[in-house]
Amino acid sequence: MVMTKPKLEGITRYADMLTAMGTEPRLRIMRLLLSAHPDGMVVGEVGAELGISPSTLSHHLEKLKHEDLVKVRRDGTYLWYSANTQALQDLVGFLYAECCTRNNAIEPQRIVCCK
Amino acid sequence: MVMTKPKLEGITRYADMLTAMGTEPRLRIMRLLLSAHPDGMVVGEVGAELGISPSTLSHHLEKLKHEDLVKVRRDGTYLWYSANTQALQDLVGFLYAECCTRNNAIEPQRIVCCK
DNA sequence: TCGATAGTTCTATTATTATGGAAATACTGA
DNA sequence: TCAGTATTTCCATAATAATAGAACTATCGA
Repeated sequence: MVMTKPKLEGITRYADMLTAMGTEPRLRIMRLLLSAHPDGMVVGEVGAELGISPSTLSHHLEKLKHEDLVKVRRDGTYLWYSANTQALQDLVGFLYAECCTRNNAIEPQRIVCCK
Repeated sequence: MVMTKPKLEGITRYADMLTAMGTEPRLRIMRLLLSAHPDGMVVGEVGAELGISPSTLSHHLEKLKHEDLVKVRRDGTYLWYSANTQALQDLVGFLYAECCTRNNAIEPQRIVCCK
């Protein structure tokens, strides 16, 4: 019997995702990975671009991976990290729903179009 | 000369907003306030609803207020807290832009409609 | 097999955060 | 002015997170 990943459901999961992105280095990492989507980027390049030490960067990536916000694949000695768009979609969708759909606190078009 | 609030700009501000909401109690608080929007709720009612002690709740509200995610108004001995939709709009708009507009990593309609 | 490069994990330190009891403050109504 | 209710602030403690040097692991090419 295959044990499925005990993916936390509901509000706790979203809270964890928010914290994972709620740090300047990690938010920058996500932005960078999104800008390189869908290929993603090699760890060293991320570190060079953002000026983060290898060890620290690895911890940040680990945290993002733990919340399923990024995916990794290996290519030789390189690890390519990329944004997990499904998770981001869940998160943004959750926030959108809370603000716009469930409670009508914000009008959709204030987010979607006309910057 | 009036000193305007030194509102942090750019990515740091969004990172701070994300952390502010990135805790289960605070995310619940925001949800509750959104569900009571635009009136908001009195502190005691929030605490009763979520089972948070007055002191702890006050700290959480302070943090949300510090990131401008909530507004307060006094009515007699009561303080009414409400969601600051402008700030939420900024935040969700930022995420939406990063994911959907700037990088086309997610298709808008996956967030906006057809759940 | 060895050496080089990429990245992680180990270990430690420092800083930040969450929590809540107790004391203080704010306001109202008598 | 006082008593009572609402909420915050003070204070302390425990828990978690960020950072990074050094040691380790993984992979490749010679």
